Amino acid sequence: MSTPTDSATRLADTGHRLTATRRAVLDAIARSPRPFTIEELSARLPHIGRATVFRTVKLLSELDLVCRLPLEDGGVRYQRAGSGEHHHHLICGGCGAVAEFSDPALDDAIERNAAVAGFALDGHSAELYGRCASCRG
Amino acid sequence: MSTPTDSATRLADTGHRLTATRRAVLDAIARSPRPFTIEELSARLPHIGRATVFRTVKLLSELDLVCRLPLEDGGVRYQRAGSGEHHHHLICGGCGAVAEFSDPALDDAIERNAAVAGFALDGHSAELYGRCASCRG
DNA sequence: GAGGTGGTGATACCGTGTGTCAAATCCGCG
DNA sequence: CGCGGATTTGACACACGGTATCACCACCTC
Repeated sequence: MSTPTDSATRLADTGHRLTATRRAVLDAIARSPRPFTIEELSARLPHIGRATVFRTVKLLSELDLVCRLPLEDGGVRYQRAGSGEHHHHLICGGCGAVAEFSDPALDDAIERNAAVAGFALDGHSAELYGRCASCRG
Repeated sequence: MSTPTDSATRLADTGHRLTATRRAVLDAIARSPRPFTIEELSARLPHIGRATVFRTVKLLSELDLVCRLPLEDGGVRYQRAGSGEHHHHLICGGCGAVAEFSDPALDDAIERNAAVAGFALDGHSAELYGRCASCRG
C-alpha cells in the first residue's frame, strides 16, 4: 500500500515539488478509508482550491499513486493505489468497496484481440461491477 | 448490422412508440458512418430538442441498438450496434474508428476473477485504446 | 536578492447528461 | 370519426466532473 512518504518520494523523483498543499492533499487521501470523490476531498480541505485538488489528484493518478474509478452509474471516485502494479477493479454496487486484482490471462486476452484486429494497443480500461461477498444475500 | 427497420421492430416489441421524432433520430444514426457525439447528432436534427436526442439515444442503448463508447480522453461517442451480441470495443485514437470483438476467453477471465474475489458480477466494461492498422506508421 | 520555474486560487467555462413541467402527440376504443 | 388516458416532446434550468485562464505566490538557483 502506498504511504504518504512513498508518494512524497515519487513526486520528488519525477521532478515535482512537494509543497504544503500537496502534502495536505496526500494526507487527506491517506486518511480516506473508502474511495472518495473530488468534492468530498475538497470539502475536507477548505483552504485549498477545488481546481488544485483536481490538478493534484490528476497528477497523482498519472504517477499511479491514485486510481480513478469510473462507477457503473457514471459517477467517478478515486482511491489510493494499493500497489504500483497494473491491475483492474471490482467495484461493489452495495457498499462501494473496491477490490483490486491482476490477471495475466485477462491482459493476454486483451492483447490478443488487439493484435487480431491489427491495432497497436496503447491502453485499456476494464472495470467489473457487482456485489461483494458481504453485500450479497 | 441493425437497420432502422430492425430498430423500429425492437422499439415496438418492447412497448415503446415509434414516433416521427424517433424515426428521424434512427435515420440520422443510420446515416452516421462514424461514431458520433450527441451534439453532432443534435446539430443534424435542428427541429428536435437536445433533451429528446439524449433520451432517445439512451433508450436505444438500453435496447442494445446503439453502443456507448467512452473515449480515452474522457469524451463519449455513440455508434450503431453492429450486432445484438455482447462485445467489446477497440477504439482508434487516430481516426476514431471502432472495431467490435467478442472473446469468450476474455469474458471467462472476467468471471473467474469476480468469483475468486467472492463478487456476484452484474456487469463490466472493457474498452481497448490504440491505433488501427491504417493509423500506425 | 533578482529572476525564472512551477504551483495555487478564483473564476469562468465546457461537455455530458438529468429533472421538471406544460404542451403536443399517439393509439385504442366506442 | 372523436375522446381520453398514456407517452413523448421541447424548453429550460440545473447537476456534475473537469479544464482554461490568469494574476499572484513560493521556491530554487545564481
